Amino acid sequence: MPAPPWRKSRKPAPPKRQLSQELIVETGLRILDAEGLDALSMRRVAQELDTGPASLYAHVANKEELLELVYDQVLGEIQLPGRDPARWKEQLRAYAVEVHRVLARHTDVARAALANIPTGENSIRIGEFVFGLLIEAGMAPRQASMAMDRLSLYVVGDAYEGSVHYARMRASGLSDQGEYFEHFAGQIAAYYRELPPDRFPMVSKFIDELIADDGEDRFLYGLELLLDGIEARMP
Amino acid sequence: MPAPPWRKSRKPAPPKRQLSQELIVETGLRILDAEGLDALSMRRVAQELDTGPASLYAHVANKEELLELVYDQVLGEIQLPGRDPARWKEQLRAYAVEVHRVLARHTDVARAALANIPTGENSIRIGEFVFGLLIEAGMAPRQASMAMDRLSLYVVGDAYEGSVHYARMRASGLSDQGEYFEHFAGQIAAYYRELPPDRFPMVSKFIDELIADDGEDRFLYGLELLLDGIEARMP
DNA sequence: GTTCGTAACGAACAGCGTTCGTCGCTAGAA
DNA sequence: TTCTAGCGACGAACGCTGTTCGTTACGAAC
Repeated sequence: MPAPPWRKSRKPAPPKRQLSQELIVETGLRILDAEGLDALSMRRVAQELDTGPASLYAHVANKEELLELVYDQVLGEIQLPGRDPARWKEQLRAYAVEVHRVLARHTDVARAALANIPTGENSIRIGEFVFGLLIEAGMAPRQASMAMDRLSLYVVGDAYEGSVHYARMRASGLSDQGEYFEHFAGQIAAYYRELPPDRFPMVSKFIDELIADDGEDRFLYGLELLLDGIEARMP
Repeated sequence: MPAPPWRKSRKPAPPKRQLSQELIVETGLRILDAEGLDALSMRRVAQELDTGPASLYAHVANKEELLELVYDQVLGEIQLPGRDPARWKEQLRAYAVEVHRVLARHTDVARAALANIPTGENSIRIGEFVFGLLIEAGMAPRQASMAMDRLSLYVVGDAYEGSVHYARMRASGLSDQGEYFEHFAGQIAAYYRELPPDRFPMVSKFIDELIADDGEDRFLYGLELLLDGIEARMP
């Protein structure tokens, strides 16, 4: 039975939590995790909260700010040990792996991360750790600043690449990571095999080696390159 | 004066070139250069070509493919010398700087690049150069593959970051790079100065050093880290 | 009991990528 | 020369997007 239109329908005790920035960020992160960045729209968040998109703008300036907040929320999961400058290399490696792992766990938050200049609370907390560690290990401030910056660019960049692959996997209908890798590597290999060997002898010759590695090995290899480079600059 | 509607307006010698993939890619790149990635839409390209958006889809599968093509077009500008394995480090450095320069010149093509798995002709050409150089310098194929991959991730990642800043500069109305840097660095510095020094002593203490460097120095510093790391792995 | 500030929100705007169905031209067959 | 098949071009539309405007409804303060 429809209510008579002249009778204002009194709301039937809305059980929804009151809107707040925290709730919005929480919801955004949940959507990101479950369906990826492409599914994270203002309308989608609003819908999840049983309201219209306009309501969000009282708590969040725009989508960009929402993404920053979601990103900082994720960074909050990163656990940092006490600094031990004597073991700076170990600690930096463990830190990078931890960040990489946290970013990978949250589908493609990295895609939102690389576009932001981090100013959230957790960014600073992490910066203090890495920068402090390098300083205490004896590095000059400007070098420490650059080393930190390069390291984080590398970690986030690699995670970004990973999330692009993840999005493709999603789009191609597959849901298993190994299956996707096989499918993808197979396509690339087939493409490489079609190349004229006289123009591209090296690529043609080492197809298997060019395809071989999965993401984790590559990430660790590059990380070691950077850490060794930093070590060479330590006093 | 509007023409009478019953009189079919014969087209007044349309001076437009016939549609083709090449023309579309060309136009896309022009828009990208002039107004950035955000302005590069299918509709915008079509408009530039005096047609509707649907017409493009006969020559280009979708926007993603268009971006790949535009990216490969840009890579075509990269000049590569003959390989000289004895000078691999020099050549790799020069190569990285060249790629960085070309990407930077085309506003924010890097933003489109990092999202793509490169399979265009020019990608392969460049891959053959870098990979071949490392092999000929004595590296094992799998290591060479990873080193190449990490190097290109770094270069593109840094260019990506740069283009994000460029987009912000654009959005903030400024048009001079130095002016933007000053404005931006000032804001960050002010924000850092507000931080509680007891929680973030290192960041608070070295604000100037954390802000100081512009993009080019940082890029070269990280590049040298990677190259040194690679050198340490050369036989 | 009235007023006021403000969170909430419905509706709309301008733009997006993409698809469908149709139109008009051209090249080959009859 | 006429007919037809194929195909590039494209107008219109669909279902999205982020964001803004103007109004509503409600709780607190006076």
